[in-house]
Amino acid sequence: MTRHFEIRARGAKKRQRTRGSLLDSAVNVFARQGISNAKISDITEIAGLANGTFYNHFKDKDELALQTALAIILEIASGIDQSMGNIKDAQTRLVVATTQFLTTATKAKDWGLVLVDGYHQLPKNKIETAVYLKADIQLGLDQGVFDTTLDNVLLDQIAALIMSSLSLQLATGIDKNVSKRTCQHILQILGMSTADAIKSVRLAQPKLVGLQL
Amino acid sequence: MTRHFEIRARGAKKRQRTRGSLLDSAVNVFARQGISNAKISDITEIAGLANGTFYNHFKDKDELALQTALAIILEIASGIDQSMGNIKDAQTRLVVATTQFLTTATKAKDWGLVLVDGYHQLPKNKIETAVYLKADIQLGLDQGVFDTTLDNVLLDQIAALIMSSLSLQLATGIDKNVSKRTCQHILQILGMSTADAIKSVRLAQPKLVGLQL
Amino acid sequence: MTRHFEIRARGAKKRQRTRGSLLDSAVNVFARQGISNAKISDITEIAGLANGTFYNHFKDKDELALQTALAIILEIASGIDQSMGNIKDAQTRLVVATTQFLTTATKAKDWGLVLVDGYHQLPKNKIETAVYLKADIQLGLDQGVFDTTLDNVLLDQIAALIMSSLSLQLATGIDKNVSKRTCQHILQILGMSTADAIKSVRLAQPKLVGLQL
Amino acid sequence: MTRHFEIRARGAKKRQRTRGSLLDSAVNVFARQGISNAKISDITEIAGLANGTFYNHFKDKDELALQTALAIILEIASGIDQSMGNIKDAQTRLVVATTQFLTTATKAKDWGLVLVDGYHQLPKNKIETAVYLKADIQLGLDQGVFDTTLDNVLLDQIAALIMSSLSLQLATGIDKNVSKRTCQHILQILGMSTADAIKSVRLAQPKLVGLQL
DNA sequence: GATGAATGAGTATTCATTCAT
DNA sequence: AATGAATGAATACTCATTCAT
Repeated sequence: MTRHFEIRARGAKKRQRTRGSLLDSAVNVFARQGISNAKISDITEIAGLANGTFYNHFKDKDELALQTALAIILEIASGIDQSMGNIKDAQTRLVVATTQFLTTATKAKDWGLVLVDGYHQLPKNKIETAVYLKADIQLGLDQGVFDTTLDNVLLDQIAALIMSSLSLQLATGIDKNVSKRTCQHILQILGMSTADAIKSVRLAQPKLVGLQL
Repeated sequence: MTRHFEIRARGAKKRQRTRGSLLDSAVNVFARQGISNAKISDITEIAGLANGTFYNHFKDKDELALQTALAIILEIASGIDQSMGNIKDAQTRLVVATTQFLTTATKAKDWGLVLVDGYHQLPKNKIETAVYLKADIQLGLDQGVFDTTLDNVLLDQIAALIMSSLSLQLATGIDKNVSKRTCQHILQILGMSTADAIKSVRLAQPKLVGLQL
Repeated sequence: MTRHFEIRARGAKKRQRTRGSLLDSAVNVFARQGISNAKISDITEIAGLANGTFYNHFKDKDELALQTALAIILEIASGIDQSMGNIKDAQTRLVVATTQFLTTATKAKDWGLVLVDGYHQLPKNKIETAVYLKADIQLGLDQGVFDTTLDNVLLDQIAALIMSSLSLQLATGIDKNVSKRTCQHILQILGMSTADAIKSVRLAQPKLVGLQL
Repeated sequence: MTRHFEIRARGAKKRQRTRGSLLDSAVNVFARQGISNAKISDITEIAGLANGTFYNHFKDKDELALQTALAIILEIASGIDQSMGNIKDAQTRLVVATTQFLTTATKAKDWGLVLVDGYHQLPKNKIETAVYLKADIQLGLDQGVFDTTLDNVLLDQIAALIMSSLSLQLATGIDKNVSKRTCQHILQILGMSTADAIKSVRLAQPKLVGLQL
């Protein structure tokens, strides 16, 4: 089991370390059994904690699921941020961000499974992923490479494409071409021609070399 | 409460009528409480049947949810079939079918809610909706209006757009423009330019007049 | 599955044949699942009859269990009767009867399992097996070969030895020596010396040749 | 209701005390209603505990029945052990042990009822009663007072005699003569003559004075 | 007599949550 | 803060039994 969040809390107070331990266990159990089938006692047992300890940190399973998903998204988003510091054109930013999101969430399979499972229960406005999406789409509109209306309909549709791609790759295994197709579709929805979308995806690949972990 | 499936079974044997009655109740309860919160006893009570009768017809709630979703899809698909008898060009067929699906599933709100809720548990190959999708996309490729690769990735992505649109409209109310945007996005993913996609959506509207129920 | 009781009823009225069929199914199901785990529907299903048909013949499962055990005992007892027509000395009669009971109930394994399972619920006085026991013990007392008090304590103890032997052989397989030991113990309890008991068991063997089915 | 096992756990941790309380309740309910008719909720109610508490201690009713029977046997066996410290000859040991078993299990009527009811489900090798049986029979063989083969057949047959006697006395009331007959039968099966068996039983009576509780 | 759909009382079992230690 | 025994509401599911056909 990955001890990601527990390790993150090394050096912090005990409360934070216990919390991190619960998050790690939650990721593990949610991924294996699904959020709705997960029992609090499964999670505390794997965390090596007593049953009641859970309630010192979370109100109930719903809050835990939310916090878990947010913690995962935060981690992935911070990775994306680092990759994009110097990328200027919107289409490349979108391809890089989307690819990195899909790659990370597929490789850290448990994270991906939790995200897919929790997606529909997550408050839409909390999906931090959308933050970069929205900004970069606006950037593309400003740069004149996109041709669309930036609203919730659009953001929803793009999110649906990404989550569908993630779900597929979690089921059938990582497939770089699936990620490329997904990026291409997003660019097409944003108004780029098929040829331009394909070209943009291809040109962005060198920026992703570092991902080939 | 709509007695759709019970009425369908008029004239059939008692067993079929009872089954129809359970499906109608299930739609109603699933839509109001969500599939996972629905209790068997709620469903039988609304159906005016004894608790145990449920188990003469379905193994458990999962099987009921599956059968309910399939029954809904079958109904919607048969309606779509009828609308498209004489439409020849692929892009129009896609727009009409998608619009009709969205319109029906949004107007019969309970049906839509059940589909959105149950979508992820449905065996993908059983999604009859995909049947017309696949055939019509191939038609468009043959007619030279689409430019893409017809595979599961593509079908998944289109289905994701449709379900996302349905989900949004169920939450915020029917919105003809949302449906139009959805159709446009599908055509764009299939390789049409933004301009052509918009034009195709506009040209297909007259075929949908009958839907304005 | 053995169709013993159904075949017995060949030529009789339909009611009797259906009843026989239910008895055969009951033997089969009781033997496999135990009486307390057997469901009425299991029995009717195996009999090829509808659920409700059961209640045209038996009040409930208890009555069925009783009737099934009695039918088995009747069959076995009638076989024993035939074997003993011309045997005069009490100790030989007891050995022959006991051996034949054990052999038949072990070979017809389902019968044995039902008897062992139902033994404790059976009304003691209905155990027809005891009929020959009692008479033959009295005979032995009259002949001066037994030395005991003929009462319910004695009959119970002998029945316990027989059922224990049956239970053991059903679990570990038929074992002629186990049956011989059982007969020997019965004769010892009845007051015979070890040597006489062993000799009596040995001398009775020729009478049992016909059993070596 | 006897609080035997709860009292035994005085001073132990709460978990053990609760467990003892459940065992006491189980004895009470099993004795009154029979194991198969006993409801978990009856047992917890009498124990003054919540329904769910049962499942913190036992997997299901079967496990409870087993543990209850084993606990009873352990108690009785420890009483027998104490009575026999200084008895040397095998036949007396057997008579004392058997009599004490029957007396205790008949006087503590609930214990006897549970043993008779649960006897057939008990794992044979766990029947601690057999431990003293086996050792003492071997002792008698060494002392030259018994004449038999010491194997599972023999142990089963003796156990059957004892349980049959217990069952009878539970139904008709304690009867010292029934216990004596039982002991006599056991000694006869072990190869003693009727006269010697009767004498051994008589001679052992003074050792049992302490039992007249 | 046989059928088999419907009934509904009866219970086991789960598991989130509390709280005394 | 952590513990873990106790709680008890919530419900799924079984299956003997009835009865209209």
